[in-house]
Amino acid sequence: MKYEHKQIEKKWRANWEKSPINVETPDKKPYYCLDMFPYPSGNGLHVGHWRGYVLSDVWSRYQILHGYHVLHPMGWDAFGLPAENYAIQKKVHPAIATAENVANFKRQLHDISAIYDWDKEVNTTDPNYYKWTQWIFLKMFEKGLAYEKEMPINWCPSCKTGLANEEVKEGACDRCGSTVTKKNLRQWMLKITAYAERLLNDLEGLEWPEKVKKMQSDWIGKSYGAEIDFEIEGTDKKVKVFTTRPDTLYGATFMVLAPEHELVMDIVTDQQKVQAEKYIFDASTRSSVDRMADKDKTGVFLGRYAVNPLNGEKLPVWISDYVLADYGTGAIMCVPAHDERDFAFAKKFDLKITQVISKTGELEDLEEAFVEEGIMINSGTFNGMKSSEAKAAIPDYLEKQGIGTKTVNYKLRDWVFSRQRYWGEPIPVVHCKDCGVVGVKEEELPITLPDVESYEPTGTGESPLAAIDEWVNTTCPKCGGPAKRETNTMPQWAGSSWYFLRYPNPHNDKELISKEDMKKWLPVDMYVGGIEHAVLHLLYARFYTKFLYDIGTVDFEEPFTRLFNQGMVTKNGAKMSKSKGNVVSPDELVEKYGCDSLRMYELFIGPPELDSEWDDRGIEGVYRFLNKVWKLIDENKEADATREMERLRHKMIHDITLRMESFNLNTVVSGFMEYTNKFLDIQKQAGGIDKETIKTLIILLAPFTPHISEELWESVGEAGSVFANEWPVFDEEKMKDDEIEIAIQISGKMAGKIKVAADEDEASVLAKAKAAAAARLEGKEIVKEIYVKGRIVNIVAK
RNA sequence: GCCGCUGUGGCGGAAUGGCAGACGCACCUGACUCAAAAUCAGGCGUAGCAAUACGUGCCGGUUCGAGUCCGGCCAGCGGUACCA
Repeated sequence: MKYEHKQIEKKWRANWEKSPINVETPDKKPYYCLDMFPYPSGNGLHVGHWRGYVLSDVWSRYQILHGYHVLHPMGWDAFGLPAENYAIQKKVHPAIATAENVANFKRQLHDISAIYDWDKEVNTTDPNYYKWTQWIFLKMFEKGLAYEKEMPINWCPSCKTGLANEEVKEGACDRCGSTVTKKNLRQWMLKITAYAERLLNDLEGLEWPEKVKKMQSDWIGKSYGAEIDFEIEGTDKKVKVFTTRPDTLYGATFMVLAPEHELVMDIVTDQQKVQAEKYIFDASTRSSVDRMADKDKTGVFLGRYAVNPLNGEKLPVWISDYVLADYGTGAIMCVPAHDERDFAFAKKFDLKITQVISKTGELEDLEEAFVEEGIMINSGTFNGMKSSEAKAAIPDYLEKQGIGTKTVNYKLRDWVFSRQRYWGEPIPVVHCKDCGVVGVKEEELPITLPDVESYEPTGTGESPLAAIDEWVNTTCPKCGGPAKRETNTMPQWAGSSWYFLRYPNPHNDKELISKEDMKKWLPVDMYVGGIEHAVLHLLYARFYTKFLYDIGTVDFEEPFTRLFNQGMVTKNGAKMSKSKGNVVSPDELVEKYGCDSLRMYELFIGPPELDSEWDDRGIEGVYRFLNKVWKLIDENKEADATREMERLRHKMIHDITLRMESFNLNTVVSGFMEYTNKFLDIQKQAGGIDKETIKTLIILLAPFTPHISEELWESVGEAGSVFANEWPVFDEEKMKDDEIEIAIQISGKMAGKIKVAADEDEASVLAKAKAAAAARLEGKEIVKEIYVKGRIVNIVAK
């Protein structure tokens, strides 16, 4: 009989439908294996999407064979710009386009034959889902973690909306690539900075790729230093600066404030006022890209002097856009001798440079800033001290004198959370003339998204919702008076920051998640997805989880115990995309070779964590392999298990299991090929393979190629599903061979091989090796003999 | 600039410090066929008829032995970027 993949796959899909293989029984432990849910785009799935989905499904099925009941759900991150932009173009409600895309995605996902439980599907645009997205916001609002602020934010002129810092990559909008500008807007913010320390510390215990942990920790950006107050001469103002180099305080020769610093206009002298105002205006209109790209220093002197609290020296006060308003205190003390940027500024404006740290302990000629550690000079009582010690000693002194404090600083900023777009969750608050901003009552949730005539973003900082008077005008939940609804919507990240909590009970209308389901399933055991969310979704989800822990909704602080980032599938060296025209669709491949072949090839293509280049011809090899397996079993005449077969069987289980556990899935597949080739040889010579080995091979293959495995399981006369089995176990003793091959080296160079008994003693092995290599040892003196048991002999000879 | 990852045949890639190139693709030869496809048998790093020599980005080191460990470079990719 031939391997008919179409028939087989159809048959087993129908069978699984009737009798599912992943069912709950009292003896099974729960395992939660999660995929990053997709945005249902109109383009459909390509073979790159398959990779992650196949990987998580193979892992899920592997857990089933280990006796777990697995939660392996799928859903839709369906709010977002593509559907909205499509709506603007075609005048179709985004909900309609989204529903069509979801249907198409589901059809394509069906082809993977993953064990998704569609009863647990979630969709972030479903009011019964976003009710809880809004509920979380209300709770954050109650706790003061969601707040309104007017400030200059990242603004994408093309998407016409504000962006979070995490959404700006190299000065451009992460979504559309347009250059991001600054815009002063009233914004909803989430106080993620309140969790900076916990977000940083808890990374340690996670089984995540080190790379992702590093990226998050860099993004949070903790640094230690001091805040120091400087009095401004001729005014009653003090300016606080943050520095990580308090050891250089004696070398401060000027001070720079960010143009946006709140005290600039209080400090500036009348004489310098016009110039300063012009500079501030210019800085406000420069895009962040310009500000970044242009390293040339600019600035304006404010006409005043600050007083160095340690030595009373007068420091001219400047403004310059190289100082960032939203990091530290927005003002710095400048030590040109020991900071490259300050050095450049001092050179440009001819400011004093005082060296206070020296390599030798003597004053040196500085041609550039000296940023290393050294000996303190020009620093009063601290002279002669190591700068590394002064780093602690000077802040101690400042604290004692009451002019400074030791502090830590983070690069992480609060999360700009409002979007001026239509297709997102309405922010559930109202603005009341008398009561101010008031959260809606919990029982009013969800605040559903109304229909609008135009989805077009206004670009004014208001969302299209602002145009719907009958929706905007409401009553205040507190005083009952007239009030207006908030018209900004939430970012796409809102729905994805907690969706993993909803899967266990998507239809629960009483609470976000029941205590019982939460304790049973969460946190997620294995999370599979792309690296692109390293500091976006994954950071936000951790923040949400910590908040929900604080208010008692969940009893764990980290949502994802283990994370795996699968590599991209590339074609012609580039990520697959419609615009590049290099998209490979799985549809024809499934048709021609079957789901099992495509699943297996997705894993065979390369190490799962690395990017891999797609080759259409490669799948042929896997298809041939499955045909070989089919033939091996279909034409087998059952034989008794020989000692050699038993040895091979245990070694196969050993190899496959170890590679599985270390996630070397590409070598698992090559292992299958290797052993199958061996079995075919033995079959040819001996006439048949024993049944135990056949059954073992079928079970090991099952997570990868479930359809053919079920069919073969049935064909060898076994009842029930192959997934009702336990993953086979190996016995180290039975893997051992009587005779082993030893490689011989002479002075580290290969010089043949010999066969010896497995338990042969060293002297005997060495004697045999020398005999075998006698010709090449002739006339040489043996200096040293090394025997590594069971592996190699090295004879060092001169 | 700083941080991280990756460099192995024509290609994708294997190798607990111990036989470099497993497994697969492509290619070559042969069998089967009227022929082709499929399948089967064999070959396939470079040079050489061969014995053999040389080969894991480059230079050096440790070691009986290095793709693997250490030091110094180079290239590609990713993150970050005036963060004081």
